[in-house]
Amino acid sequence: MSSHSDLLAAQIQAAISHAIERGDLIGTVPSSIPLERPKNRDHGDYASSIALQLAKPAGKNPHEVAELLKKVLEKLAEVASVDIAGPGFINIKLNRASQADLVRTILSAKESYGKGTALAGVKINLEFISANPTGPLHLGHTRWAAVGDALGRVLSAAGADVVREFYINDRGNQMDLFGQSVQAAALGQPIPEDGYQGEYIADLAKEILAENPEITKLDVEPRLIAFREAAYKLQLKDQQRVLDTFNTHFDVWFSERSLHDGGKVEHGLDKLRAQGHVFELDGATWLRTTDFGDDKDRVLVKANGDLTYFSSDTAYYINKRERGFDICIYMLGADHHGYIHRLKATAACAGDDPEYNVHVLIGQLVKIMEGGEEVKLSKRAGTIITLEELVEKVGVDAARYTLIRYPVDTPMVMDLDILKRNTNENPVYYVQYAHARIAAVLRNAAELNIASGLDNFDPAQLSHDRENELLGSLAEFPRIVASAAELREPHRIARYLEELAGVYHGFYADCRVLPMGDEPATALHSARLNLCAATLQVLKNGLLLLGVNALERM
RNA sequence: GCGCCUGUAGCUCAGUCGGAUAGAGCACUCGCCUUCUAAGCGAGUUGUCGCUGGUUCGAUUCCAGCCAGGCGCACCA
Repeated sequence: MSSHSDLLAAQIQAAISHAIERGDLIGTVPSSIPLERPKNRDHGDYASSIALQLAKPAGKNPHEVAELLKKVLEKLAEVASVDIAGPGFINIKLNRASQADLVRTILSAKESYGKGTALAGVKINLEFISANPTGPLHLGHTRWAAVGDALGRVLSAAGADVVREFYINDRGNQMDLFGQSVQAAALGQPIPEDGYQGEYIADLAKEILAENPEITKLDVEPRLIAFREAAYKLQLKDQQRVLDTFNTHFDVWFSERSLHDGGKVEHGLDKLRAQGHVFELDGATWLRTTDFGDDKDRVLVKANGDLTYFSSDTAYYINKRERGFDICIYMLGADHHGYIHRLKATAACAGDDPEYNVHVLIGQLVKIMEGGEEVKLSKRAGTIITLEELVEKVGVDAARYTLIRYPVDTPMVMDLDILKRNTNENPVYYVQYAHARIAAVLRNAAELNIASGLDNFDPAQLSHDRENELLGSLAEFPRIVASAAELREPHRIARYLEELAGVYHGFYADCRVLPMGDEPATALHSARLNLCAATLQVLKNGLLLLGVNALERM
């Protein structure tokens, strides 16, 4: 069953097309009809500004155009009334019983309500976090851990075939430095000047020594490698463990080394050469990314023969495409925004369409407030906040939800004091509370043996303004999911859930669901119970998309 | 200098194809628990949508130029 908005849009399109055929209207049929749910309830359940847009090319007064469409819309069984307001807005009120039929749709679809097919058949590689395995995940990674995971869920809901991937930067100087640092800690030597500091280095050293006491007896070179590899293994395992507790899961952990060991970098270079954008200069090998909007060309192979990090990036991109991904989404920190041009240019150099095949999301910084003051984050001062510490302070649900509810391209401030509060100030509780509240009503109804289920559902019972408003919000969910997927903006789900929770609380205050005292249960009670069950389902589906728990009790 | 992001209520922030009186939470004032979770609901107050132009029936939204803040501009990783 298609939604009312789809139905109305189709009907308006058909009406316009007829009017043009009859010569009542001049112009073309618009491909999409603007149809919105007005903020002001007096403006009906749906409103369209289509008449204003059609008026000019038709050389007509917007009111005349609106009248034309009104006549057609009024005949629909689902439509209760049509009004023309202001400069030519068409305000449509739906037949309430027909609108209430949505409850049936939701309760039949269950967890699939909200899912769509907009991205069906599209293979998406979603890469996020991709931290060095040289330390614990910190605040910056945490934003991506929450948003990236939620985006993966949202894209899947839109029908995409999503693979979440973590690129492990396990190659290069940083890894060696990491190994040296851990070794120094193990041998009781000072940590190198530009090495890794922090307690975790000492912890790693201790663990490695406990596991393999013989390690110190190795020759200098193999010993360093042994320390590096052992520390790498432990640190990676630790990152995986922490992400697991954060409810963020990856399908693929992709090692940078595997690109090199498997000859994939050379393969990528060959492919780029074949496309004709590779050149030699000053003894180095370059990719002419300036052909496609980058501000300078990039070195692939240094004059000394070493491969650059950029060469790994390009090979990795080519590898992703060869694994069959249509769209590669990169989620990067604000300090990496300079990569956008070169990533897109790389795709173009490989013969791809950078506008379609590559999508880069830039996440702005997260500031932390505690005790009314900004917490200064500094590696040197040891005041870095790790993902694990954040979760210890505020819990997984509050941390995830807060990080997700803002668009990623805006800097955000996390106030830890607010996140610890269980009040309205903390939106995650507001939404979870609505869910728990409904769960309580349903439990009580079961105890009272009130007839529920769709066999006992009469949509005509739901005629209260609050019920109507709630139905309207529930109807929006599929649209919200679709736009969140299309725009890669999971925060829209969170904002929607807050609105839905608010609408439910309003309904709850004005519409008694269960019979009072000895009052007999009526068809109205059953209908409202079903409406509650439908709301519960949508809240649950939405929270699941965010990876936040839908609590039965609070 | 070049590039990316941001500028909306006292605070933290929503507001995708341009639409009707610009929203939410907090803060402040006042009401609502003798029956479903008051972690809730309702009412009131709060704005030069950074500035200046342009596009048009109509601009917080699109375009240009400025101002302010954040972050980047390696044969580093």
